[in-house]
Amino acid sequence: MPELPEVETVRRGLAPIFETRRLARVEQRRADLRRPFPADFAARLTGRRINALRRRAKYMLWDLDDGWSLIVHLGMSGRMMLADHWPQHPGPHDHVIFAADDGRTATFSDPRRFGLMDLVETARLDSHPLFAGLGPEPLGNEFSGPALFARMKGRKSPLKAVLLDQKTVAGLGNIYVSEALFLAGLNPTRLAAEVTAQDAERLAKAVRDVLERAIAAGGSTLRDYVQADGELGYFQHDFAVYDREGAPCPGCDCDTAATGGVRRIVQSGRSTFYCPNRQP
DNA sequence: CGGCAAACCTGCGAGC
DNA sequence: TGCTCGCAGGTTTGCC
Repeated sequence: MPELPEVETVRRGLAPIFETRRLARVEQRRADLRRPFPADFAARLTGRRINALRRRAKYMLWDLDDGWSLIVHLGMSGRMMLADHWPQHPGPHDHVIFAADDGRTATFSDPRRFGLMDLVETARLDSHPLFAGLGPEPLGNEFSGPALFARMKGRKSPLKAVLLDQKTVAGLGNIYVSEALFLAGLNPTRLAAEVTAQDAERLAKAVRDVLERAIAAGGSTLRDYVQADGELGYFQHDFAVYDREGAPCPGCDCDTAATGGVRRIVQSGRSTFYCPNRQP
C-alpha cells in the first residue's frame, strides 16, 4: 500500500478541496472494507465541516466540526480519485464517494479492500486501538537517533522487522524500510539489539531523508497507486534497491558480476532488497 | 517475548 | 490465446 509518503501525498491533494468545506453528500457503497464501517457512517459525515485534514503514520484524519475525526487507511490498494462532479458510473471498487459543498468529489477506490474507515472522538484519538501503540512520526521532533536507538534496544529481531513494526517508528512500509537500510549501510538481517548508537543515528537520518525525498517526488507509483489528482508519483525511479534484484548497486563500485548486484531475500514472508557489499 | 505463516481480497505479469 | 501461479505498497491473528 501506500506508505507514509504516498498517504501524505494524498492528504496534500485532498486538503485544498475539503479543508474548511462541508461534506454535502457522502455515499457508502458497501458494508465493509477490512472491517465494517461504523453505524450510520454516511449520515454522521453529511453536513459536517472539515476543520483540518491531517495525517498520523499511514492514517489520514479528517477533523470534523462536531468533535469527531474520520480515520482513513488506504490499505494496500486504496486511492482517492478527484473529480469536479459526482461520478456518473462508479466502478465495482469505488466504495465511498465524498462530495464537498462546491460539488467536487473524492472517490475512495480499493480493489483489495484492505483499507478501513472509522470515526473517533478527536480528543480521544491517541487512545484509539489503531493509534495507541504507534511509534513516533519519523518526520517529527520526537524521532531521532537516540530515540530510535532506545526503541531498538533489546530487540532480538532483524532490523527489517523492527523498522516495519509501527511501534518502532510509524509510517515505514516494505519499500522505504529497504531504502532506508540501504542508505544507512545496514544489513536488513542484523539484529536491532546489536546496532550501535552511531548506527541508529545514521539509520534515523536515512529514514528521514528517504521519506522527505519520496514526499517531494509525490510518492511512488507501482501498480495502482496514484495521487489524488491523478498524477503519478515518480519516486519509484529513485529506488536504490527496492524491486531491483540483480541490478548494479547505485553509487557503489562493487563488481556486479561478482556480487550478483542487488540481492532479494524474503523476511517474514516479504521481499527485502539490499546490497551485500554496502550493507555487510 | 519473538518469529513465522496465514488470513483478509483482487489484479496483474510471467511462464507454459 | 488462455490458463495457472506467484506476487503485490498493510495489518492482524494465531500458532509454535
